[in-house]
Amino acid sequence: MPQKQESERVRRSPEQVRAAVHQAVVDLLSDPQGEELNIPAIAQRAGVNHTSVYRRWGSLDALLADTVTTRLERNSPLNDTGSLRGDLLAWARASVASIRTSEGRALVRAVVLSMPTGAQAPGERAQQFQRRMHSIEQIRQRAAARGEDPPPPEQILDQLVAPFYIRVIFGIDLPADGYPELLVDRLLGSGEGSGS
Amino acid sequence: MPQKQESERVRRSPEQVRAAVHQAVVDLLSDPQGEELNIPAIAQRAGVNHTSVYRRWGSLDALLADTVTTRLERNSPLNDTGSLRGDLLAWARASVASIRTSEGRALVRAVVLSMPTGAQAPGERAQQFQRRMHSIEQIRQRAAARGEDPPPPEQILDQLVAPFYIRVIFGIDLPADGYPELLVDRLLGSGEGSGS
DNA sequence: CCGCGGAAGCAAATATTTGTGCTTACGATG
DNA sequence: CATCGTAAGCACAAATATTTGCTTCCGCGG
Repeated sequence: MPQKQESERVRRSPEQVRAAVHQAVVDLLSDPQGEELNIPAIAQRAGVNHTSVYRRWGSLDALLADTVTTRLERNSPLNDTGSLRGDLLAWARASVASIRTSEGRALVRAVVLSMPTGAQAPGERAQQFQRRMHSIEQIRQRAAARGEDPPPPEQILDQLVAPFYIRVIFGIDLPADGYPELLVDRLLGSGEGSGS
Repeated sequence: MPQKQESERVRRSPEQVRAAVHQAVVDLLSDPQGEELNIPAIAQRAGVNHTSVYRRWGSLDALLADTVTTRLERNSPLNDTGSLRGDLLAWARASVASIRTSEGRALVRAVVLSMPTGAQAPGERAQQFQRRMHSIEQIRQRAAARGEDPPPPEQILDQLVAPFYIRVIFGIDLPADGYPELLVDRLLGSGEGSGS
């Protein structure tokens, strides 16, 4: 029998591979090195064979999208605070906390990066986007169920979501304290009575 | 001696090459094909040898940054309308008009794409960003000179600039009419008296 | 217990991108 | 008009990324 002494070739299960690769993506993206993000690098970092990555995901975009979706859907406890304002504040605070970590910033950048290339499918982009806005939509629906009158999604996008994204994209530091409160106040204060 | 009969090798001047390559970048970026954006593709599209591109720009990031800077600085007439609100409205309207064209969207995406990779240089990012915000800064200064009290740059970023960027990134259509007015109204209406 | 399908690993082939040496054209300058 | 510096083009080489064929292992149903 062939001595497998140094052939420590432990084959990991699909689940382990998936997790390891996802983690590698986030790691590489958070790393401040100017290293490029490509499949061989990811595979190496994850300790899996690059062919496995190619076969499973096919393209970097698909991998990014999958990573983002998986990670983001894992971190949305999204507890009900009892009021629209409370829920929005909780969301904004969680977002701030998230993008203060380099991993959080990496995820946001991954969202952005995974968007443009899949340009040939506008429907796909929309779908991706819907997923990102899902928590917001939930908050709106709960508010509506309570009889509150939540601002339209577009307004929440403009006044609450967009500021976070643009700061991550351009690498701008968040204002010190009270930023979530500031944004939510603006959002709820300005368009209060203005319906459609 | 090699016969150069059909060697219709017209060598274009540096300026022509520059322009052709810039145009190719924008074209490829606007094209709805899922084609990847890389230097060989750009060079081919521009009809120049790819080595010229490599030698002149060195990297895709540098090329993107150069393209963006050149194009954006060309399209900023930015005339003085006589009031802060007027200037902001003009800026917002121009932005809307710009990102209604696929070329305009391409430019914005190029801005975003050219950002992340230069991650090792936070100062470089900041500088890039400053350039993007230059017109806004001008508007603020003119307003200040008039005795008006313009909102701080951060607020303009959050309420005016960010919404445009996020819509381009996620490929969301702009609201029908009155969007510039809506954003500017929110901006000037909400934070009017609120100082720091 | 035995075979089967799925997926990971390995290795090698292929394709693509990036970089280099050299030649040649253009324009500026004397 | 001669010369020189710059930058484009070509051919080819090196480096990287992507794909493919095959083997091996794992879990599952017969």
